[in-house]
Amino acid sequence: MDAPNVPDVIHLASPCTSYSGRVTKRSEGARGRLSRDVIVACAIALADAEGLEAVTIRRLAQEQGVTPMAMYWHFSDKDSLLDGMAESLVAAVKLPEPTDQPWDEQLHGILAAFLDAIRPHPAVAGLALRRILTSPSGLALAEQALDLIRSAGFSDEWAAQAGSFLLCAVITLVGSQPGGAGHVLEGEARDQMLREKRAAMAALPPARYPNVLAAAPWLVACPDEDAYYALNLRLLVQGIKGIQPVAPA
Amino acid sequence: MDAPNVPDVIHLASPCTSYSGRVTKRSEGARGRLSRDVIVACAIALADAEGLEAVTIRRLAQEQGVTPMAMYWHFSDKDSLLDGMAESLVAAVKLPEPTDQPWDEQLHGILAAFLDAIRPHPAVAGLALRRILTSPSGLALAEQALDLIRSAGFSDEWAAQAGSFLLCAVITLVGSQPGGAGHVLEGEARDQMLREKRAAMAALPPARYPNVLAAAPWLVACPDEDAYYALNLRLLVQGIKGIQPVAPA
DNA sequence: ACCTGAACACCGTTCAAGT
DNA sequence: ACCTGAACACCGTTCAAGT
Repeated sequence: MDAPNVPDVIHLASPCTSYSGRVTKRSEGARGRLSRDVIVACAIALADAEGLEAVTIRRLAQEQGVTPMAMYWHFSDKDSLLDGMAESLVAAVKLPEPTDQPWDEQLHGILAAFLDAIRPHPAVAGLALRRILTSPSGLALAEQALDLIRSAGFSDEWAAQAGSFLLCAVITLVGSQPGGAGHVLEGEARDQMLREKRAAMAALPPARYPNVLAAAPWLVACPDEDAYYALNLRLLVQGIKGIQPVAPA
Repeated sequence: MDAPNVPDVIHLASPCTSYSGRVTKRSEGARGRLSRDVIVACAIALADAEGLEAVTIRRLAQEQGVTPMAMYWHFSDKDSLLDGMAESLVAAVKLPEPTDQPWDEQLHGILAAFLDAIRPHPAVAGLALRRILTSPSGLALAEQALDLIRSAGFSDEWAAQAGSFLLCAVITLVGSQPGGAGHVLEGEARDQMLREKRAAMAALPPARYPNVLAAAPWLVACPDEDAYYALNLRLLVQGIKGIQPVAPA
Protein backbone atom coordinates (compact mmCIF):
# COMPACT_ATOMS: atom_id res chain seq x y z
CA MET A 1 0.00 0.00 0.00
CA ASP A 2 2.70 2.46 1.04
CA ALA A 3 5.24 1.56 -1.61
CA PRO A 4 3.66 0.63 -4.95
CA ASN A 5 5.82 -0.45 -7.85
CA VAL A 6 8.60 -1.64 -5.60
CA PRO A 7 10.27 -4.69 -7.14
CA ASP A 8 10.40 -7.96 -5.23
CA VAL A 9 14.13 -7.70 -4.65
CA ILE A 10 13.78 -5.18 -1.84
CA HIS A 11 12.29 -7.66 0.59
CA LEU A 12 14.64 -10.48 -0.15
CA ALA A 13 15.92 -10.63 3.39
CA SER A 14 12.53 -10.64 5.12
CA PRO A 15 12.68 -13.03 8.04
CA CYS A 16 10.28 -15.94 8.14
CA THR A 17 9.05 -16.61 11.65
CA SER A 18 8.25 -20.27 11.93
CA TYR A 19 5.18 -21.27 13.92
CA SER A 20 7.23 -22.80 16.68
CA GLY A 21 8.68 -19.41 17.44
CA ARG A 22 12.04 -19.82 15.78
CA VAL A 23 13.12 -17.41 13.09
CA THR A 24 14.32 -18.69 9.76
CA LYS A 25 16.16 -16.16 7.67
CA ARG A 26 17.42 -17.20 4.32
CA SER A 27 19.06 -14.01 3.15
CA GLU A 28 22.55 -15.36 2.58
CA GLY A 29 23.47 -18.03 5.12
CA ALA A 30 20.86 -20.67 4.43
CA ARG A 31 20.66 -20.30 0.66
CA GLY A 32 19.69 -23.40 -1.21
CA ARG A 33 17.66 -25.10 1.55
CA LEU A 34 14.16 -24.74 0.17
CA SER A 35 12.01 -27.71 1.00
CA ARG A 36 8.34 -28.57 1.31
CA ASP A 37 8.49 -28.41 5.08
CA VAL A 38 10.22 -25.06 5.23
CA ILE A 39 7.69 -23.58 2.84
CA VAL A 40 4.76 -25.02 4.77
CA ALA A 41 6.11 -23.76 8.09
CA CYS A 42 6.62 -20.33 6.59
CA ALA A 43 3.11 -20.34 5.14
CA ILE A 44 1.61 -21.23 8.51
CA ALA A 45 3.62 -18.52 10.25
CA LEU A 46 2.47 -16.04 7.64
CA ALA A 47 -1.17 -17.05 8.09
CA ASP A 48 -0.82 -16.75 11.85
CA ALA A 49 0.58 -13.26 11.53
CA GLU A 50 -1.48 -11.76 8.71
CA GLY A 51 -4.35 -14.12 7.98
CA LEU A 52 -4.82 -16.81 5.39
CA GLU A 53 -5.42 -14.32 2.58
CA ALA A 54 -1.84 -13.13 2.98
CA VAL A 55 -0.61 -16.60 2.04
CA THR A 56 0.21 -16.19 -1.57
CA ILE A 57 2.58 -18.04 -3.82
CA ARG A 58 4.32 -14.82 -4.71
CA ARG A 59 4.50 -13.55 -1.15
CA LEU A 60 5.87 -16.86 0.08
CA ALA A 61 8.53 -16.83 -2.60
CA GLN A 62 9.51 -13.29 -1.67
CA GLU A 63 9.73 -14.28 1.98
CA GLN A 64 12.07 -17.08 0.93
CA GLY A 65 14.16 -14.91 -1.36
CA VAL A 66 13.19 -16.90 -4.38
CA THR A 67 11.22 -16.64 -7.59
CA PRO A 68 7.46 -17.45 -7.39
CA MET A 69 7.92 -20.24 -9.90
CA ALA A 70 10.33 -21.98 -7.56
CA MET A 71 7.32 -22.99 -5.48
CA TYR A 72 6.03 -25.11 -8.33
CA TRP A 73 8.93 -27.43 -8.01
CA HIS A 74 7.82 -28.39 -4.49
CA PHE A 75 4.05 -28.12 -4.92
CA SER A 76 1.98 -28.93 -7.97
CA ASP A 77 -0.30 -25.99 -7.28
CA LYS A 78 -1.51 -23.72 -4.51
CA ASP A 79 -4.12 -26.19 -3.36
CA SER A 80 -1.47 -28.76 -2.54
CA LEU A 81 0.36 -26.11 -0.53
CA LEU A 82 -2.86 -25.63 1.43
CA ASP A 83 -3.06 -29.41 1.83
CA GLY A 84 0.41 -29.34 3.28
CA MET A 85 -0.50 -26.66 5.78
CA ALA A 86 -3.58 -28.55 6.95
CA GLU A 87 -1.65 -31.78 7.21
CA SER A 88 1.01 -30.06 9.26
CA LEU A 89 -1.63 -28.93 11.74
CA VAL A 90 -3.23 -32.31 12.29
CA ALA A 91 0.20 -33.94 12.40
CA ALA A 92 0.80 -31.95 15.57
CA VAL A 93 -2.03 -33.71 17.41
CA LYS A 94 -0.74 -35.56 20.46
CA LEU A 95 -3.20 -38.42 20.66
CA PRO A 96 -3.68 -39.73 24.23
CA GLU A 97 -3.08 -43.40 24.89
CA PRO A 98 -6.24 -45.53 25.24
CA THR A 99 -7.10 -46.09 28.91
CA ASP A 100 -9.82 -47.86 30.85
CA GLN A 101 -11.75 -44.67 31.45
CA PRO A 102 -15.34 -44.43 30.19
CA TRP A 103 -15.62 -43.91 26.42
CA ASP A 104 -16.94 -40.36 26.73
CA GLU A 105 -14.04 -39.21 28.85
CA GLN A 106 -11.57 -40.72 26.44
CA LEU A 107 -13.38 -39.09 23.53
CA HIS A 108 -13.11 -35.80 25.36
CA GLY A 109 -9.38 -36.37 25.59
CA ILE A 110 -9.12 -36.90 21.86
CA LEU A 111 -11.14 -33.84 20.97
CA ALA A 112 -9.12 -31.78 23.46
CA ALA A 113 -5.90 -33.02 21.88
CA PHE A 114 -7.17 -32.02 18.45
CA LEU A 115 -8.22 -28.64 19.80
CA ASP A 116 -4.81 -28.03 21.36
CA ALA A 117 -3.14 -28.73 18.04
CA ILE A 118 -5.18 -26.28 15.98
CA ARG A 119 -5.80 -23.58 18.58
CA PRO A 120 -2.50 -21.79 17.95
CA HIS A 121 -3.40 -21.43 14.26
CA PRO A 122 -6.99 -20.25 13.98
CA ALA A 123 -6.51 -18.84 10.49
CA VAL A 124 -5.34 -22.22 9.21
CA ALA A 125 -7.76 -24.45 11.12
CA GLY A 126 -10.51 -24.20 8.54
CA LEU A 127 -8.28 -25.84 5.95
CA ALA A 128 -8.43 -29.08 7.89
CA LEU A 129 -12.20 -29.31 7.47
CA ARG A 130 -12.18 -31.46 4.37
CA ARG A 131 -8.66 -32.81 4.73
CA ILE A 132 -8.77 -34.97 7.86
CA LEU A 133 -9.18 -38.24 6.04
CA THR A 134 -6.34 -37.59 3.62
CA SER A 135 -3.36 -37.69 5.97
CA PRO A 136 -2.05 -40.48 8.20
CA SER A 137 -2.32 -38.33 11.34
CA GLY A 138 -5.87 -37.37 10.50
CA LEU A 139 -6.76 -40.99 9.86
CA ALA A 140 -5.28 -42.00 13.22
CA LEU A 141 -7.37 -39.30 14.86
CA ALA A 142 -10.55 -40.43 13.14
CA GLU A 143 -9.79 -44.08 13.78
CA GLN A 144 -9.43 -43.60 17.51
CA ALA A 145 -12.51 -41.40 17.76
CA LEU A 146 -14.63 -43.83 15.77
CA ASP A 147 -13.38 -46.72 17.85
CA LEU A 148 -14.61 -45.10 21.06
CA ILE A 149 -17.92 -44.03 19.56
CA ARG A 150 -18.65 -47.49 18.17
CA SER A 151 -17.68 -49.01 21.51
CA ALA A 152 -20.54 -47.01 23.02
CA GLY A 153 -23.05 -48.89 20.91
CA PHE A 154 -23.43 -46.60 17.92
CA SER A 155 -24.07 -48.11 14.50
CA ASP A 156 -21.48 -47.63 11.77
CA GLU A 157 -23.70 -45.02 10.16
CA TRP A 158 -24.28 -42.98 13.30
CA ALA A 159 -20.67 -43.25 14.37
CA ALA A 160 -19.54 -41.94 11.00
CA GLN A 161 -22.03 -39.09 10.92
CA ALA A 162 -21.58 -37.94 14.50
CA GLY A 163 -17.84 -38.59 14.54
CA SER A 164 -17.06 -36.56 11.46
CA PHE A 165 -19.28 -33.77 12.70
CA LEU A 166 -17.57 -33.69 16.09
CA LEU A 167 -14.16 -33.23 14.52
CA CYS A 168 -15.51 -30.49 12.27
CA ALA A 169 -17.19 -28.86 15.25
CA VAL A 170 -13.86 -28.65 17.07
CA ILE A 171 -12.42 -26.87 14.05
CA THR A 172 -15.37 -24.49 14.06
CA LEU A 173 -14.75 -23.89 17.74
CA VAL A 174 -11.41 -22.26 17.05
CA GLY A 175 -12.49 -20.58 13.83
CA SER A 176 -15.56 -18.94 15.31
CA GLN A 177 -14.35 -17.90 18.73
CA PRO A 178 -16.12 -14.57 19.41
CA GLY A 179 -12.96 -12.46 19.60
CA GLY A 180 -12.46 -12.85 15.88
CA ALA A 181 -10.00 -15.55 14.99
CA GLY A 182 -9.02 -14.52 11.51
CA HIS A 183 -6.47 -11.83 11.10
CA VAL A 184 -5.07 -11.42 14.58
CA LEU A 185 -4.65 -7.74 13.80
CA GLU A 186 -2.30 -5.63 15.82
CA GLY A 187 -3.14 -3.91 19.10
CA GLU A 188 -4.11 -0.56 17.67
CA ALA A 189 -6.42 -1.74 14.88
CA ARG A 190 -7.76 -4.51 17.08
CA ASP A 191 -8.85 -2.14 19.81
CA GLN A 192 -10.52 0.03 17.23
CA MET A 193 -12.51 -2.92 15.88
CA LEU A 194 -13.59 -3.92 19.38
CA ARG A 195 -14.75 -0.37 20.06
CA GLU A 196 -16.81 -0.37 16.88
CA LYS A 197 -18.43 -3.70 17.69
CA ARG A 198 -19.27 -2.56 21.19
CA ALA A 199 -20.71 0.66 19.83
CA ALA A 200 -22.87 -1.25 17.38
CA MET A 201 -24.17 -3.35 20.25
CA ALA A 202 -24.80 -0.33 22.45
CA ALA A 203 -26.83 1.23 19.65
CA LEU A 204 -29.34 -1.62 19.60
CA PRO A 205 -32.85 -1.00 20.96
CA PRO A 206 -32.68 -2.52 24.45
CA ALA A 207 -36.36 -3.41 24.55
CA ARG A 208 -36.01 -5.53 21.44
CA TYR A 209 -32.73 -7.29 22.18
CA PRO A 210 -32.46 -7.66 25.96
CA ASN A 211 -30.77 -11.06 25.78
CA VAL A 212 -28.27 -10.08 23.12
CA LEU A 213 -27.35 -7.02 25.16
CA ALA A 214 -26.95 -9.06 28.33
CA ALA A 215 -24.64 -11.41 26.48
CA ALA A 216 -22.86 -8.66 24.56
CA PRO A 217 -19.57 -8.61 26.51
CA TRP A 218 -18.96 -12.25 25.61
CA LEU A 219 -20.28 -11.93 22.08
CA VAL A 220 -17.99 -9.16 20.87
CA ALA A 221 -14.83 -10.52 22.46
CA CYS A 222 -13.67 -13.65 24.18
CA PRO A 223 -12.38 -12.52 27.59
CA ASP A 224 -11.77 -16.09 28.73
CA GLU A 225 -10.75 -18.36 25.88
CA ASP A 226 -10.08 -21.34 28.11
CA ALA A 227 -13.59 -21.16 29.54
CA TYR A 228 -15.07 -20.86 26.05
CA TYR A 229 -13.25 -23.92 24.80
CA ALA A 230 -13.85 -25.97 27.94
CA LEU A 231 -17.55 -25.25 27.95
CA ASN A 232 -18.19 -26.09 24.34
CA LEU A 233 -15.97 -29.16 24.38
CA ARG A 234 -18.09 -30.45 27.23
CA LEU A 235 -21.18 -29.53 25.23
CA LEU A 236 -20.04 -31.68 22.32
CA VAL A 237 -19.19 -34.70 24.45
CA GLN A 238 -22.41 -34.42 26.43
CA GLY A 239 -24.17 -34.16 23.10
CA ILE A 240 -23.02 -37.45 21.67
CA LYS A 241 -23.55 -39.03 25.08
CA GLY A 242 -27.10 -37.73 25.00
CA ILE A 243 -27.93 -39.53 21.76
CA GLN A 244 -26.29 -42.79 22.80
CA PRO A 245 -28.45 -45.64 21.45
CA VAL A 246 -27.81 -48.32 24.11
CA ALA A 247 -26.62 -48.13 27.69
CA PRO A 248 -23.01 -49.23 28.25
CA ALA A 249 -22.13 -52.15 30.50
CA MET B 1 -11.05 -22.00 -20.40
CA ASP B 2 -12.28 -22.87 -23.88
CA ALA B 3 -12.35 -19.37 -25.29
CA PRO B 4 -9.57 -17.19 -23.95
CA ASN B 5 -9.36 -13.53 -24.91
CA VAL B 6 -13.05 -13.31 -25.68
CA PRO B 7 -14.33 -9.88 -24.69
CA ASP B 8 -17.11 -9.61 -22.11
CA VAL B 9 -19.69 -8.56 -24.68
CA ILE B 10 -20.19 -12.08 -25.97
CA HIS B 11 -21.86 -13.33 -22.83
CA LEU B 12 -24.13 -10.35 -22.37
CA ALA B 13 -27.26 -12.46 -22.60
CA SER B 14 -26.23 -15.08 -20.04
CA PRO B 15 -29.25 -15.93 -17.94
CA CYS B 16 -29.00 -15.47 -14.21
CA THR B 17 -30.86 -18.19 -12.36
CA SER B 18 -32.05 -16.78 -9.08
CA TYR B 19 -31.81 -19.00 -6.03
CA SER B 20 -35.58 -19.39 -5.84
CA GLY B 21 -35.54 -21.15 -9.20
CA ARG B 22 -36.73 -18.32 -11.40
CA VAL B 23 -34.65 -17.16 -14.31
CA THR B 24 -33.75 -13.52 -14.65
CA LYS B 25 -32.44 -12.57 -18.05
CA ARG B 26 -31.42 -9.02 -18.62
CA SER B 27 -30.31 -9.16 -22.23
CA GLU B 28 -32.64 -6.54 -23.66
CA GLY B 29 -35.99 -6.55 -21.89
CA ALA B 30 -34.96 -5.77 -18.34
CA ARG B 31 -32.17 -3.29 -19.05
CA GLY B 32 -31.64 -0.76 -16.36
CA ARG B 33 -32.93 -2.85 -13.42
CA LEU B 34 -29.70 -3.41 -11.56
CA SER B 35 -30.16 -3.33 -7.83
CA ARG B 36 -28.46 -4.62 -4.71
CA ASP B 37 -31.00 -7.38 -4.34
CA VAL B 38 -30.75 -8.56 -7.92
CA ILE B 39 -26.97 -8.68 -7.68
CA VAL B 40 -27.05 -10.56 -4.38
CA ALA B 41 -29.57 -13.08 -5.69
CA CYS B 42 -27.43 -13.60 -8.77
CA ALA B 43 -24.30 -14.03 -6.66
CA ILE B 44 -25.99 -16.64 -4.49
CA ALA B 45 -27.25 -18.53 -7.52
CA LEU B 46 -23.77 -18.44 -8.99
CA ALA B 47 -22.24 -19.74 -5.76
CA ASP B 48 -24.83 -22.52 -5.63
CA ALA B 49 -24.01 -23.56 -9.16
CA GLU B 50 -20.24 -23.17 -9.32
CA GLY B 51 -19.00 -22.57 -5.81
CA LEU B 52 -18.10 -19.43 -3.92
CA GLU B 53 -14.82 -18.97 -5.78
CA ALA B 54 -16.79 -18.40 -8.97
CA VAL B 55 -18.39 -15.34 -7.40
CA THR B 56 -16.31 -12.57 -8.81
CA ILE B 57 -17.06 -8.91 -9.37
CA ARG B 58 -16.17 -9.28 -13.01
CA ARG B 59 -18.13 -12.48 -13.50
CA LEU B 60 -21.19 -11.02 -11.81
CA ALA B 61 -21.03 -7.95 -14.01
CA GLN B 62 -20.75 -10.10 -17.11
CA GLU B 63 -23.74 -12.16 -15.98
CA GLN B 64 -25.68 -8.92 -15.64
CA GLY B 65 -24.55 -7.51 -18.96
CA VAL B 66 -22.74 -4.65 -17.32
CA THR B 67 -19.27 -3.29 -16.70
CA PRO B 68 -17.44 -4.56 -13.59
CA MET B 69 -17.24 -1.04 -12.23
CA ALA B 70 -21.01 -0.79 -12.21
CA MET B 71 -20.97 -3.08 -9.15
CA TYR B 72 -19.18 -0.38 -7.19
CA TRP B 73 -22.17 1.86 -7.35
CA HIS B 74 -24.22 -0.68 -5.40
CA PHE B 75 -21.48 -2.09 -3.15
CA SER B 76 -18.53 -0.29 -1.67
CA ASP B 77 -16.34 -3.35 -2.20
CA LYS B 78 -16.48 -7.11 -2.60
CA ASP B 79 -16.69 -7.70 1.10
CA SER B 80 -19.93 -5.80 1.35
CA LEU B 81 -21.26 -7.94 -1.50
CA LEU B 82 -20.39 -10.98 0.61
CA ASP B 83 -22.13 -9.33 3.56
CA GLY B 84 -25.21 -8.97 1.42
CA MET B 85 -25.16 -12.63 0.47
CA ALA B 86 -24.84 -13.74 4.08
CA GLU B 87 -27.57 -11.39 5.20
CA SER B 88 -29.86 -12.69 2.49
CA LEU B 89 -29.39 -16.23 3.82
CA VAL B 90 -30.18 -15.49 7.43
CA ALA B 91 -33.07 -13.23 6.36
CA ALA B 92 -34.70 -16.37 4.98
CA VAL B 93 -34.90 -17.97 8.44
CA LYS B 94 -38.50 -18.66 9.41
CA LEU B 95 -38.32 -18.30 13.17
CA PRO B 96 -40.96 -20.41 14.99
CA GLU B 97 -43.33 -18.67 17.41
CA PRO B 98 -42.51 -19.12 21.10
CA THR B 99 -44.64 -21.85 22.65
CA ASP B 100 -44.99 -23.45 26.06
CA GLN B 101 -42.84 -26.43 25.09
CA PRO B 102 -39.70 -27.13 27.12
CA TRP B 103 -36.81 -24.78 26.33
CA ASP B 104 -34.70 -27.47 24.68
CA GLU B 105 -37.43 -28.42 22.23
CA GLN B 106 -37.96 -24.80 21.33
CA LEU B 107 -34.22 -24.31 20.88
CA HIS B 108 -34.22 -27.32 18.60
CA GLY B 109 -36.93 -25.60 16.55
CA ILE B 110 -34.83 -22.47 16.19
CA LEU B 111 -31.70 -24.32 15.15
CA ALA B 112 -33.73 -26.39 12.70
CA ALA B 113 -35.19 -23.23 11.20
CA PHE B 114 -31.71 -21.79 10.78
CA LEU B 115 -30.54 -25.03 9.23
CA ASP B 116 -33.43 -25.06 6.76
CA ALA B 117 -32.54 -21.57 5.64
CA ILE B 118 -28.89 -22.22 4.89
CA ARG B 119 -29.09 -25.85 3.74
CA PRO B 120 -29.96 -24.95 0.14
CA HIS B 121 -26.80 -22.84 -0.12
CA PRO B 122 -23.89 -24.78 1.36
CA ALA B 123 -21.29 -22.79 -0.54
CA VAL B 124 -22.57 -19.55 0.97
CA ALA B 125 -23.29 -20.74 4.50
CA GLY B 126 -19.78 -20.16 5.75
CA LEU B 127 -20.13 -16.45 5.05
CA ALA B 128 -22.70 -16.19 7.84
CA LEU B 129 -20.17 -17.33 10.46
CA ARG B 130 -19.04 -13.89 11.53
CA ARG B 131 -22.02 -11.96 10.24
CA ILE B 132 -24.93 -13.13 12.37
CA LEU B 133 -24.86 -10.21 14.74
CA THR B 134 -24.73 -7.60 12.00
CA SER B 135 -28.17 -8.02 10.45
CA PRO B 136 -31.65 -7.60 11.97
CA SER B 137 -32.66 -11.16 11.07
CA GLY B 138 -29.49 -12.56 12.61
CA LEU B 139 -30.04 -10.52 15.74
CA ALA B 140 -33.61 -11.81 16.02
CA LEU B 141 -32.28 -15.34 15.69
CA ALA B 142 -29.64 -14.80 18.37
CA GLU B 143 -32.07 -12.98 20.63
CA GLN B 144 -34.56 -15.82 20.61
CA ALA B 145 -31.91 -18.49 21.10
CA LEU B 146 -30.28 -16.60 23.98
CA ASP B 147 -33.67 -16.05 25.58
CA LEU B 148 -34.35 -19.78 25.71
CA ILE B 149 -30.86 -20.66 26.89
CA ARG B 150 -30.94 -18.10 29.69
CA SER B 151 -34.40 -19.30 30.69
CA ALA B 152 -32.80 -22.68 31.35
CA GLY B 153 -30.65 -21.17 34.07
CA PHE B 154 -27.46 -20.37 32.18
CA SER B 155 -25.43 -17.33 33.17
CA ASP B 156 -25.01 -14.52 30.68
CA GLU B 157 -21.49 -15.67 30.00
CA TRP B 158 -22.34 -19.30 29.38
CA ALA B 159 -25.39 -18.42 27.34
CA ALA B 160 -23.29 -16.19 25.11
CA GLN B 161 -20.51 -18.72 24.68
CA ALA B 162 -22.69 -21.76 24.08
CA GLY B 163 -25.29 -19.87 22.08
CA SER B 164 -22.88 -18.39 19.60
CA PHE B 165 -21.15 -21.72 19.24
CA LEU B 166 -24.43 -23.52 18.57
CA LEU B 167 -25.30 -21.19 15.71
CA CYS B 168 -21.81 -21.60 14.26
CA ALA B 169 -22.07 -25.35 14.65
CA VAL B 170 -25.25 -25.39 12.57
CA ILE B 171 -23.38 -23.53 9.84
CA THR B 172 -20.57 -26.07 10.07
CA LEU B 173 -23.15 -28.79 9.80
CA VAL B 174 -24.07 -27.78 6.26
CA GLY B 175 -20.55 -26.79 5.27
CA SER B 176 -18.97 -30.05 6.34
CA GLN B 177 -21.54 -32.58 5.29
CA PRO B 178 -19.50 -35.61 4.15
CA GLY B 179 -20.71 -35.55 0.53
CA GLY B 180 -18.69 -32.42 -0.07
CA ALA B 181 -20.75 -29.27 0.11
CA GLY B 182 -18.58 -26.91 -1.84
CA HIS B 183 -18.80 -26.99 -5.58
CA VAL B 184 -21.82 -29.14 -6.25
CA LEU B 185 -20.02 -30.37 -9.31
CA GLU B 186 -21.93 -32.00 -12.12
CA GLY B 187 -22.87 -35.67 -12.29
CA GLU B 188 -19.92 -36.82 -14.32
CA ALA B 189 -17.12 -35.14 -12.35
CA ARG B 190 -18.92 -35.81 -9.09
CA ASP B 191 -19.07 -39.55 -9.71
CA GLN B 192 -15.41 -39.53 -10.58
CA MET B 193 -14.52 -37.80 -7.32
CA LEU B 194 -16.59 -40.26 -5.32
CA ARG B 195 -14.84 -43.15 -7.06
CA GLU B 196 -11.46 -41.70 -6.17
CA LYS B 197 -12.38 -41.16 -2.54
CA ARG B 198 -13.72 -44.70 -2.27
CA ALA B 199 -10.58 -46.05 -3.89
CA ALA B 200 -8.40 -44.14 -1.42
CA MET B 201 -10.39 -45.68 1.41
CA ALA B 202 -10.20 -49.16 -0.04
CA ALA B 203 -6.44 -48.82 -0.27
CA LEU B 204 -6.04 -48.31 3.48
CA PRO B 205 -4.52 -51.10 5.57
CA PRO B 206 -7.60 -52.78 7.11
CA ALA B 207 -5.74 -53.92 10.23
CA ARG B 208 -4.78 -50.37 11.06
CA TYR B 209 -8.03 -48.57 10.27
CA PRO B 210 -10.88 -51.02 10.98
CA ASN B 211 -13.22 -48.35 12.30
CA VAL B 212 -12.58 -45.87 9.51
CA LEU B 213 -13.22 -48.61 6.98
CA ALA B 214 -16.45 -49.67 8.70
CA ALA B 215 -17.62 -46.08 8.60
CA ALA B 216 -16.29 -45.42 5.11
CA PRO B 217 -19.60 -45.48 3.19
CA TRP B 218 -20.91 -42.59 5.31
CA LEU B 219 -17.59 -40.75 5.41
CA VAL B 220 -17.05 -40.39 1.67
CA ALA B 221 -20.63 -39.49 0.81
CA CYS B 222 -23.82 -38.59 2.60
CA PRO B 223 -26.39 -41.15 1.45
CA ASP B 224 -29.04 -39.79 3.83
CA GLU B 225 -28.70 -36.06 4.37
CA ASP B 226 -31.85 -35.81 6.45
CA ALA B 227 -30.56 -38.44 8.86
CA TYR B 228 -27.21 -36.66 9.09
CA TYR B 229 -28.77 -33.34 9.93
CA ALA B 230 -31.37 -34.78 12.32
CA LEU B 231 -28.77 -36.74 14.25
CA ASN B 232 -26.34 -33.90 14.73
CA LEU B 233 -29.02 -31.35 15.49
CA ARG B 234 -30.15 -33.64 18.30
CA LEU B 235 -26.52 -33.96 19.37
CA LEU B 236 -26.20 -30.20 19.72
CA VAL B 237 -29.40 -29.78 21.69
CA GLN B 238 -28.62 -32.72 23.95
CA GLY B 239 -25.21 -31.18 24.40
CA ILE B 240 -26.35 -27.90 25.81
CA LYS B 241 -28.96 -29.74 27.86
CA GLY B 242 -26.16 -31.87 29.24
CA ILE B 243 -24.25 -28.89 30.62
CA GLN B 244 -27.31 -27.21 32.07
CA PRO B 245 -26.26 -25.60 35.38
CA VAL B 246 -29.54 -25.83 37.31
CA ALA B 247 -32.57 -28.09 36.96
CA PRO B 248 -35.64 -26.39 35.44
CA ALA B 249 -38.93 -26.11 37.32
C1' DA C 1 -28.44 8.57 -10.12
C1' DC C 2 -26.21 5.18 -12.56
C1' DC C 3 -22.85 3.50 -15.57
C1' DT C 4 -18.39 3.36 -18.71
C1' DG C 5 -13.13 3.33 -20.03
C1' DA C 6 -8.66 3.09 -19.05
C1' DA C 7 -5.36 2.02 -15.85
C1' DC C 8 -2.93 -0.10 -11.65
C1' DA C 9 -1.30 -3.50 -8.58
C1' DC C 10 -2.02 -7.65 -7.65
C1' DC C 11 -3.14 -13.00 -8.38
C1' DG C 12 -2.07 -18.32 -10.01
C1' DT C 13 0.01 -20.78 -13.61
C1' DT C 14 2.53 -22.49 -18.03
C1' DC C 15 6.38 -23.11 -20.79
C1' DA C 16 10.86 -22.93 -22.22
C1' DA C 17 15.24 -22.32 -20.56
C1' DG C 18 19.20 -22.11 -17.50
C1' DT C 19 22.70 -24.54 -14.07
C1' DA D 1 17.40 -31.72 -9.19
C1' DC D 2 16.26 -27.18 -8.55
C1' DC D 3 15.49 -22.62 -10.01
C1' DT D 4 14.78 -18.37 -13.37
C1' DG D 5 12.40 -15.16 -17.05
C1' DA D 6 8.89 -13.88 -19.70
C1' DA D 7 4.29 -14.25 -20.63
C1' DC D 8 -0.89 -15.16 -20.04
C1' DA D 9 -5.37 -14.88 -18.17
C1' DC D 10 -7.31 -13.66 -14.53
C1' DC D 11 -8.38 -10.72 -9.97
C1' DG D 12 -10.22 -6.23 -7.01
C1' DT D 13 -10.14 -1.41 -7.16
C1' DT D 14 -9.45 3.82 -8.25
C1' DC D 15 -10.28 7.78 -10.77
C1' DA D 16 -12.04 10.62 -14.11
C1' DA D 17 -15.56 10.94 -17.21
C1' DG D 18 -19.89 10.31 -19.56
C1' DT D 19 -25.40 10.55 -19.58
